[in-house]
Amino acid sequence: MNINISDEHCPLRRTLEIIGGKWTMLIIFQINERTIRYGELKRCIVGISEKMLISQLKFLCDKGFVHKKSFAEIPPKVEYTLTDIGKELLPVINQLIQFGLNHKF
Amino acid sequence: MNINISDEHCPLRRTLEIIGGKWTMLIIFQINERTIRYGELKRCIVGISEKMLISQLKFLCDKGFVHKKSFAEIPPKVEYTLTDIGKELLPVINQLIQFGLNHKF
DNA sequence: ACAAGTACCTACCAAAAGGTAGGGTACTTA
DNA sequence: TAAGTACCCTACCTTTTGGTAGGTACTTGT
Repeated sequence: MNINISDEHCPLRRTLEIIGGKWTMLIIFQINERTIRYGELKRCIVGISEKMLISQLKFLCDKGFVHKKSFAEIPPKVEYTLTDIGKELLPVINQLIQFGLNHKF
Repeated sequence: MNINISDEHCPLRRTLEIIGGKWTMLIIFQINERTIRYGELKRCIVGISEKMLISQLKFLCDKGFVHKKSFAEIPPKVEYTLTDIGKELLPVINQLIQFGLNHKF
């Protein structure tokens, strides 16, 4: 791959605009291959606020990385899964994790 | 890899704290395998301000991802290269680029 | 003489991101 | 009756991030 000038259309920038947020990759990784409810997700990601989790989940749904299934029950029940496109990010995230495991900065 | 609860010590968070910035991966990718001067780097990354480029380069040097070589010349000449650790990030970045090429969101 | 290139630095300010704290609903459990 | 669960929403405020505009020092080209 040869190195082009990085302008606003370069694929790296476009990707980072989507998944460059503080919580995005964390959320995608925690959903992973499973079906997970909102509440469990929140407990898995220590320190995230409800506002951030909700807004990021909505964002990821809009972008087609996450699928949301609401059940018309009381108390409410909502399940999240990764779409096929979302799952494509898992290998990248695993590499980042591996990098973190290999190095202490 | 089983999914642990993501707290402040999880390797993904630690990695993202380093390379999660707006410009970090762009800079690392542009340096790539080459030896590049400050000015050329700036021209390659369209839209970055001098302040950001300088501060991020310093940060990446401090963390050991980038090596800096200054020449005692007039006009000044400074060359940047990736360290071995920095180069370990290139495959991850290439995957992100590939992802960006495959999808238009 | 003066602008431009070269690699920075600093102070100040604007924008974006994220956190806090409150609200709401409808049901269950103590 | 009160508290707790579950999944949100909104307004407000703080923190972080990044941009702008100025400066340095020295040299070369016009």
